[in-house]
Formats: sequence, structure tokens, C-alpha cells
Amino acid sequence: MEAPVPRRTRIQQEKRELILEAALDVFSANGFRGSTIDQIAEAAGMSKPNLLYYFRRKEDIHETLMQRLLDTWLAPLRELDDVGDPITELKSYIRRKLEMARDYPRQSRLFANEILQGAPRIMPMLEGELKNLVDEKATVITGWMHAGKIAKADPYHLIFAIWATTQHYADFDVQVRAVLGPDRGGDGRFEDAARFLEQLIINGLKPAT
Amino acid sequence: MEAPVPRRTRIQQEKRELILEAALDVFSANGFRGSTIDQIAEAAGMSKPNLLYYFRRKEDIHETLMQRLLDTWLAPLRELDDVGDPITELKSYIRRKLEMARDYPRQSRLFANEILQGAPRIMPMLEGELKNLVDEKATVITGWMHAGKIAKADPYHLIFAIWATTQHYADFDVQVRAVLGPDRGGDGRFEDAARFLEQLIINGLKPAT
DNA sequence: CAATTTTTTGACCGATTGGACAAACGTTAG
DNA sequence: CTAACGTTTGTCCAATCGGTCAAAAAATTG
Repeated sequence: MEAPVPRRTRIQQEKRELILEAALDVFSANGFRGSTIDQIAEAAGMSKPNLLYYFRRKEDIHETLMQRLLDTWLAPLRELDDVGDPITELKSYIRRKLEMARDYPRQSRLFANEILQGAPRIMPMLEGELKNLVDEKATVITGWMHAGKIAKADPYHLIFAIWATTQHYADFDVQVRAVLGPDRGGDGRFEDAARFLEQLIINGLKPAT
Repeated sequence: MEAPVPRRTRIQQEKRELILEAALDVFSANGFRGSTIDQIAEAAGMSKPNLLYYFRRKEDIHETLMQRLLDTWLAPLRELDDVGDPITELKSYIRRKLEMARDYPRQSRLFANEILQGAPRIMPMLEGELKNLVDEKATVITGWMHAGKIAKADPYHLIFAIWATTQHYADFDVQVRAVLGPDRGGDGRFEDAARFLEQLIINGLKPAT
């Protein structure tokens, strides 16, 4: 019996990483169907048959990419801590998500593309891993509300709102930049967004005294 | 010299509408490159050459769709009224946008797809028509802030936040439904979202007394 | 009715696509 | 050196794609 994922030599490891990096570029910019193996191969600096030596099918590349994505993508929410101060916790969750939109826009767009197409390849993960995590954190947030630390509101829609507003700066980047114009559309837009979102959400969740 | 857009007979009008309706289905679900003329033709109940008799190129269908989209898409923001009560105005803007996400999810996804791919076909509209409208409404909102009607905050990022949170329920629908589960993921989710978003944004913009 | 115009279709075309394959090349261990 | 193994590539293939075209069918006009 052989190991299910051989990947023996060091050169295989490296080339696979190279391909995944190139594929992230191509897939996030053109979607799965809009991307060709040739494009990925060229971006990775190798021939198409050579690429297919490391990943036998186009889908295999995408699948590997999506599996890694989910882990890093949910990391910020995982860190939301039960015992911390609610306001501080929410603030740093927003900040972490915004940093991910700034530093990993390709991953954000890859994810957005997948969901937009109806999540054909990761639906099980959404209904399993993702739902479980959100359920757990929603309970934490509800606890804060019952303790009077923050105003009462639907914790699920709160999480949706944080996802939507932060990922917006990666997924809709060209629109954000077009609207802000050349002056305000520069690097400062993430700082402005962070300030705005913290104010909005923290103020919006201030407990009625 | 002939008219630039003949479209003479009534049957041509009807068939073109039929095609556009089918294309909206297909494009919004698969993106531009992910959609084929055959798919659209089949969804419209006609043969491919017949479809190409009404639209000579695949791009022409998409372009027509995008042109119509922008108008209806910006209508809610256009209605944001200078002289109205700020809180009421913002509330009904949120509600209108959320209704569009509920009633026209295909249009929302078509738009999201286009922006995600870098807006190759509508960039001029973003930098022109869209930017002008947002600039105008941002001035209105800033006026409200200076008048002390709502708290001071960046009006552009406020508009982005409303766009992001409302469109999220169309663009990321499958994720929302997966997370909420079969119980809460039903038709009530838009009412819940409306309640939550109004509370969040209106509370978040309450002027410091 | 017949003549004309509009609509529809089957057959076809060149380009692109995902992928297969065997041969060539490179590397390493004996 | 040489045999074995890992890597790379040129060539090829079947399927699919967007789009053409001529001719049939249907509708319109006189």
C-alpha cells in the first residue's frame, strides 16, 4: 500500500508551491472556468505538460487551493475570544479581517468567485466546518449581549456584516478605487475603512444604558 | 444612412428580451467566460444560430445587460433625498437596497462578477456616472453630519458599508443559507437582516450628544 | 395568389481547451 | 560508466467554443 499523497522529493514540493502561487493569481483574476492551464503554466514559468505532471487535472489545483484557503480564511474568527473584553475583541476581529483583505486580496477574490458560482466545490465545508464555527462564535456573542456588554442584536447577521464590509475592500477593490478617485484611493483607504468600521460597529453595538 | 439600432419588428423586440432574460440567468450563475452561447440559446428555447441572428456576438448580449443594470442598480441611491430626515432617508435606502438583493439577486451577481474580474467592460461607468453620483450623495451626507443630525463619519465608507452588507445577501446567498441552516435560512432572513442593519447603522450614526 | 422579406436551422469552420503520451533530458546511486 | 528514476517537453487528440453561411421555413406585403 502506498501513501495517499506521495510528493516525495523536495523539488516536487517546491514546484507544487510554485504552481499553486501562479494558479492563485490566475484563478482569482479570471475565475475557474475563465482560467486556462496554459495561463497558469506560463505564470509558473513551465510548460503545460510539465504542470500536468505535478497536478493531473486543472480541478486538482483549484481543490488544493480551496482547501488551504478555508483554514487561513477562518483563522481570524477562530481567535475571537470568549473571555476577552467584547469591544476589544470585536475591534481586533474587524482589524484582522481588514488586514486580510489588504494583504491577501487574491484569496478573498478566489473565495468570492467560488461562492458566487454557488460554492459547487466547498458546499460541504460551508455546511460543516464553517457553520459550526459560526454557531460557536454566535453563542459567545450572545453571551456578551446577555451580560449587557454590548447591545442585543442578531449575532449571525453581525458576523455577516463584518465579513461583507471587510471583504468588500478586496472583492470590489476596483470599484472602491474608482469611486474614491486617485487622491483618496491610495494606500490610506484601508486605514480610513478601519476607522470607519470600528466606529460604526462599536457605536452601533453600544449597550442602551 | 441607416438607423444605428434598427430593431424594427415587434417579434425582434420580444426575442431580444427573451434572450436577455435567459442570458441574465446564465451569466449571473457562471460569469461571462464561464457561459456559452449554447447555454443561453437553450435557456431561451432557440438554436444558437437563431440567437446569433438577434445578437451578433456574445459580448453584445453582455454589454446590453450591463448597460441596463447600472441604471436600475443606482436608482436607490439616486432617491436619497437631501431635504428628507437623515435617519429616515438612510433607513429607507438600506431597505431598498436589501429589497433589490432579495428581488434581483441575479442582477447583483452579474454586477459582482463583473467587478470581481476587474470591471473590464464598465470601468468608464464606474469612474464617471457612478463616481459622480456617489460624490454628490456624499456631499449630502456630509451636510447632515455638519448639521449635527448624524454622527461624523466618512460618507464614502458609509456608502460602501451599505452596499457591501446589503449585496452580501444576494452575492453570498449560498453561504448565508448554509450558515443559518434550514431553520433560519428561510424567507425570514431578509427581514432579520433589515432589522439588524437598520439597528447597526442608525445606532452607529447616532450623533454624540 | 406570388413576391419579398424576415426568421430559423443544419452543417460547417478555425481556434482554443483540457488532457494523454512517448520520447528526450537530467540526476543520482551503484 | 551505466542503470534506474525523476523531470521536462513536443506532439498529438477529442471536445468544446464562438461564429459563419447558405438554404429552408415562416411571415409579411402587394
